[in-house]
Amino acid sequence: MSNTELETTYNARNIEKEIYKFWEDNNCFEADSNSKKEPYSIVIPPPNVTGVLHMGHALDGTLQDILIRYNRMLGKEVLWMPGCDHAGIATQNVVEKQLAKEGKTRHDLGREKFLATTWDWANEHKNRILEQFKLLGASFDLSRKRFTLDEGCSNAVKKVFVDLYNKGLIYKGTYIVNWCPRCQSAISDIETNYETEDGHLWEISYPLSDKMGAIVVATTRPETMFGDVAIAVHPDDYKYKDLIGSDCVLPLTGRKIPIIADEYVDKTFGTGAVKITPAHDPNDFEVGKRHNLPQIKVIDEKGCMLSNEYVPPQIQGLTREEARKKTVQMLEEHQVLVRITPHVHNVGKCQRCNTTIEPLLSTQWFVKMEPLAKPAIDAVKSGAIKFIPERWEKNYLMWMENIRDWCISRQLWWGHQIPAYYHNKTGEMVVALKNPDPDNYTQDKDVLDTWFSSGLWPFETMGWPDTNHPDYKKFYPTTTLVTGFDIIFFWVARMITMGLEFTKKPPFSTVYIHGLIRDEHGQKMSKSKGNTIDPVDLIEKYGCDALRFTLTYLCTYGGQDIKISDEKFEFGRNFANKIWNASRFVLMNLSAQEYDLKIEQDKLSIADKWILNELNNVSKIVNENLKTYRIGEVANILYEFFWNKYCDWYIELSKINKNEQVLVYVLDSYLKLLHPIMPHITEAIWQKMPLKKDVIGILNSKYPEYNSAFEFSSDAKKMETVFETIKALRNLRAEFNIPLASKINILIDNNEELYSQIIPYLNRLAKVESVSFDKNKNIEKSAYCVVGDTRITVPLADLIDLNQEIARQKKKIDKLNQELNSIEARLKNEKFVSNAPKDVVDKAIERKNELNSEINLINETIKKLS
RNA sequence: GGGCGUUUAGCUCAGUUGGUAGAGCGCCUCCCUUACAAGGAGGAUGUCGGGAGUUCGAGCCUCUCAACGCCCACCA
Repeated sequence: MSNTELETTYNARNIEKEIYKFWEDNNCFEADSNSKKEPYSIVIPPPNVTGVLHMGHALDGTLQDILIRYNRMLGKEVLWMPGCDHAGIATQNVVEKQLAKEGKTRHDLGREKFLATTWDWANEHKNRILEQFKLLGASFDLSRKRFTLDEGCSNAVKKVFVDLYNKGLIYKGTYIVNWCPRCQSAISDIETNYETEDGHLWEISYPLSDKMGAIVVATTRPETMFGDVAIAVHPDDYKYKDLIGSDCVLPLTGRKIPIIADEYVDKTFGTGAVKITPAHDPNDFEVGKRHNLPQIKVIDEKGCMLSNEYVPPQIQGLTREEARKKTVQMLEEHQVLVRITPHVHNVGKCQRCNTTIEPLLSTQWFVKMEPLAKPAIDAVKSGAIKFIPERWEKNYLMWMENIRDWCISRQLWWGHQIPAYYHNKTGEMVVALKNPDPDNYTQDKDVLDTWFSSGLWPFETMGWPDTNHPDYKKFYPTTTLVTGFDIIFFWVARMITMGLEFTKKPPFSTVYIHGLIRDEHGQKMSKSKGNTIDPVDLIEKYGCDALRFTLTYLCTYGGQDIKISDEKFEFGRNFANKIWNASRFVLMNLSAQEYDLKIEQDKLSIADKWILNELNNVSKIVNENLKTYRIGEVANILYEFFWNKYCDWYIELSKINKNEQVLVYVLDSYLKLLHPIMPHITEAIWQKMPLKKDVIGILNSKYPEYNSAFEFSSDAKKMETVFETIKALRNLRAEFNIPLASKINILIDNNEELYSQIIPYLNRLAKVESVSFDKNKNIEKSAYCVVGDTRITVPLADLIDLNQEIARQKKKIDKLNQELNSIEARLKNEKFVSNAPKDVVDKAIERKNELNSEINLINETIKKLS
């Protein structure tokens, strides 16, 4: 096989593996921070170190790679920074599950040994997911690969923590936090998902201590009553006005608590009286602070009832669920349970393990968000950072403007240990980069929220805090951030706040938000539902380029979620196959050893001009759309051009009359245009093309742009007429069941200059035997094609049923008349003529004239037939 | 409670400043024409969710209603 020949069958996987290796072997993805070229950089949303590639990565990775490859071809110095996230809770959960299989917990191993085990696990897996990204054709710079827990990131994290602490933006305090009893850790507000659950509203009667009677409170969590420190009513609630200031008695334990007034209470809900449990409810915590009430803990970190003086002995040690049952039972026995009504309410769940969250009074570390949020709000409002699509800005701003402090400490082992040190004897706390005195100070046991380190990702990966680092200087701030809307708050918002605070620059200028991948029914894909599609399987089955193309094609500008099923990828596979075969044909039909991609204008036929004109338009629109992130549109346009223009027409025409220069030129340009989306197949074919090449791969070639020398719109329009004619003749054959084997002779009554040029095309593509331009020739028993101002007579002798032909022509006239009527109505409307833009009116007049002459021509034709 | 999205051909979805609707799949007819049957030629299919308004003109803009979905907040 010669070096310009393509294999007969397109074997995607073999080619893709070979091509990716070619790029890797030639270090094609390595960024040069000393380059003089304009920089373009993207940091990957770091996948979970223990994760495996899923469809979300496939989409996200494909889009990033498209932008990277496009900008590389625009001549920029590009860096796509790869790396993984240590994913605190998720990773620790995985390792703990492994241990559980051996009947062990992390406590059996101890912190040091557990961390060693987890590191082993992480090291073993951290290459896996990035290796899988390679299957996507990712052109990231693996020589710069980072990990959120590596030394550089750890130093960045420490510095950020210490600085924020010194600025008073990180503080330690005791507040109600979302506590996951399974993870045994605090989690942040956004890691808490709310699910509606059918519960009950229990109304409990609390006897007054000084007077007769009782006050009835409504609660969804009776088991927390042992931590009650007051009953609150609304100050204006006439029902309870007299009771404010007096005391009542907690049933079952007999503890005396006050009745207080607070605006927080909703008079219309429940009984209008609320039990206040500051240690186990965020709202009650606030009420408690306002009224200087004590905080009584009755539930522990495992979600079990404490054994203390406040909890009745029968309830001590029970789980939350058991305690609720038992409490209700005891209340019933004491006849203080007034009423039980079904009640639907929202229950907080841990994002990681779906365990019901326990709001718990706990000492944790927090980031004071408001001062940090302000510049982050301004950056988006001022346009320094733009979201695409724009609507996400509103979403982002709404969240930022109502931001609450961020609980960053986690009671885990896997992660960045908080750089706070406590004196072993005095308990004095020092927050510093290093332990001031390891003999006498012990480091805080807690680690930081995973998102704390990923929030620094755009600059911690660029050498920060060394602001003289070449990468930092060349590639920070990054250009575009590509991600799904589900992590705007978790990640994007944090990167913006941290980036602005520590580098004084927005970490990126554009945030491109795409939709989420869903299954064919629109359901989120998840392992537990069993509806996942593995991109690795798809790649094996259809090829990486097919996967990329299909995903891109389905990815709309509005960022709609993308519903997929296995079969949908046949679309991309078929397209890849088409590209392969068409290219194979072109390469087979080239005679020269080498082409220099110069076009000799005087040798161009109208067909050549037409395809160059089309290519030119496509180049223009594709560039525009790539620059404005209309990436799905790019896939649409490129598909349409190649299949419906280049293959269906130009290649067919070239079988009759070929211009090798143009054939090669268009294929070369097209492969370049498509390369960012389908990198392997375009590279593979391009490597086989006999071209004078000044770069080693298509990935380094120059992206095609609009070229005014190829503006041939009037010739292109003539060519469209030719296509119309061929289609009309084919249609006629189909309607009269004339087999291709029987040749037809035709008579053309107009536009001799144009049609005489294209007789060979009519010959081959419409199986026309001969063409005559003799207007006087009159032939009986003919069918007719009217194309614009030209009538084509097709003598059919006995093959034709005249009535059928009349009906056929009438049908056409009806259609044209319909359009004509609507245009005439418009033109008769004075308001249209005076108000509509001139070009719209002119276009309508032009179209009216066209329609009139075509209709006249058909009418004449019908007369001939009758 | 607040915000956002979706509703277009049987199915999945495009439709970029308002000018009179498209693709893929599926369906029907014909064709193994030597790049491709993962293909080629031809064909059928839509009061663009309902209603109202703005406009000469609305799938697109405004209002309203309905259904479905998502996000945020959360009343014990």
